[in-house]
Amino acid sequence: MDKEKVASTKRRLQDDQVYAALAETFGALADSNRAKILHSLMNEELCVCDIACLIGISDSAVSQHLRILRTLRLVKQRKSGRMVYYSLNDEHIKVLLDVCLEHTQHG
Amino acid sequence: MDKEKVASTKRRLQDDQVYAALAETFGALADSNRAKILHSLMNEELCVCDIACLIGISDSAVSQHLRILRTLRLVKQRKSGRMVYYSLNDEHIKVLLDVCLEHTQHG
DNA sequence: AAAATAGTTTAGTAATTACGCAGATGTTAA
DNA sequence: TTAACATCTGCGTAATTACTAAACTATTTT
Repeated sequence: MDKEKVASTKRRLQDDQVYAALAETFGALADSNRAKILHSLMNEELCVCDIACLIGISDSAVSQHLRILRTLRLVKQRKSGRMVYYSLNDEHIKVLLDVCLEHTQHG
Repeated sequence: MDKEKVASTKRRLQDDQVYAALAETFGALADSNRAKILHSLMNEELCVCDIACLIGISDSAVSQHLRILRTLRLVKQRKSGRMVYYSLNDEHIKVLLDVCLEHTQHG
């Protein structure tokens, strides 16, 4: 074991909570339905029932997915009457999706 | 429900397996110990026991994490005698970590 | 006011996941 | 060969997660 290398790497590491936050955010992306939702929102905002229809799961399930994504600031909502429209929160999300897509489709 | 919007968005969606692959890769990043491992590997390669010592979990657990990361081509290995050195597979990983880090640290 | 609509929340269940432990494989040293 | 070391694999357990169904909130329509 290389004690020197371990020590110098340890110095570069951040607090545990930083990695916990990273993992939590990646976790929000780690579900095919949520990935589909985010990809659907890349061009235009959609309401809950549009998304439910689009990907074929219940309104309830969509709402729960959106709550997870909203909590982590991956999507934002705009309320209008009884409708709630969702859109991507910022450009980070598109980059994450694009880079990961590129990685999975070849490497 | 906006049938037109749903239809046009549906046309832009990819096959289910694309989202499954995305989710699987994000899932590999969705664990704080794996995030820590990947961050540790940003500067230099490390062997299994170095990583185990660094983040404070068993060799066995590290090995299992590395298998997950290797399967999804997030890390690659170099064997030398009985040691196995791991490093990041390509630049995508750094981008994903950096962009996500930026997102979590502010938004 | 009553009914319908859009969305959220809660509860229960089935499936997945991360871990340590124990055992197996493979490599180097005595 | 025997011993020691580095890593990997299989198993059982505890915790997490995603889903449906049902109940609830809030808004609009009749």
